[in-house]
Amino acid sequence: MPELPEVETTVRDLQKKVLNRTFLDVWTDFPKMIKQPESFEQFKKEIKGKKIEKIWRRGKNIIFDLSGSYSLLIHQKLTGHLLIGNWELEIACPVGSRRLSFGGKWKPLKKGPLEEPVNRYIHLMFWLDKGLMLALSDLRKFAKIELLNKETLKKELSSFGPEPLGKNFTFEKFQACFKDKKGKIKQVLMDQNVIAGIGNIYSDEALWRAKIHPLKDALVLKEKELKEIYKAIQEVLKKAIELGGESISDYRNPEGKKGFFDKERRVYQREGEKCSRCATKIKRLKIAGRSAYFCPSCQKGEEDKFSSSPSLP
DNA sequence: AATCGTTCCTGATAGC
DNA sequence: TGCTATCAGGAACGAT
Repeated sequence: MPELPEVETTVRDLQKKVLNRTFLDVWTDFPKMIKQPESFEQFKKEIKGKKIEKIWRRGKNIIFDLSGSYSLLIHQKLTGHLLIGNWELEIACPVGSRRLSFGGKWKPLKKGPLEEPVNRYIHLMFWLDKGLMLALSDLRKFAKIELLNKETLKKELSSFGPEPLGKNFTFEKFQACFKDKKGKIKQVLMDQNVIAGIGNIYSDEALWRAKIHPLKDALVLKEKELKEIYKAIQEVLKKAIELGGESISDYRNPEGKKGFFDKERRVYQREGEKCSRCATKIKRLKIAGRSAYFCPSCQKGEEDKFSSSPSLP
């Protein structure tokens, strides 16, 4: 699942490899992923000949500013990957085929993890100049692409909360994010309009680091607790970027390589394992339809209210 | 106006 | 063995 650190890793890689490249052509077998403009033909017409002038990130969104008045907005959602290849692949990816070899070899279509050279999940392919290709693979087909003029883009991004690693993102600004924000802290942290870029993994990891129970009401958090969360978010996101993101699920960078955040992952998808701080078994619960992993001992909180026996007179 | 449930999609896994 | 049912997951959208 790409969240801020994975998207950042992807963006940095893209900046190195496809900045200043020009789109020559595009292919898809799933036009539905392109939300704007409405027809793929229109999309193709607009993007052909446009140069990638800037590559940046806002929350979990990747943005290519193009020559002319458009920007390309890409959201990878759960299983999207932007992958870079080269023109050898043009032969390997004839229009209409679901097969593509990133190792330069043909293989029959079959099931398999992403490490295999065959990636049958590529649903969008760009041909760039200088012999490069940029593919979007997406197992779940939830990824979203939009070609927007700069003003519409600005509007779309305007509701997002601040960047947690932004230069002037002070504690006071963080604190302000929570003003009048009802709901459990876990939910609030994942709300892109409160703070941008945090999803299921890093909300769990940050709350574990801050020793805050995910079910705790955001409104009742004391300044001291908020400070802990603020610190934890920045630390865990920075660490994850340093390590190239997490790959517990299927995230890969544009070269198809895994990230190494796994060695820092303390609670997410570790139900039943021992907490690395106190050896208590990690628990999982559902919050607003999402899994939340936490240590019931380190992260004391709401459920104690209900589980403790009432005191007798 | 906020908040809840549903939807998109497919692979993995559980249950029979 | 092979089938079907259930679930995960971000965010847009519809419903209340």
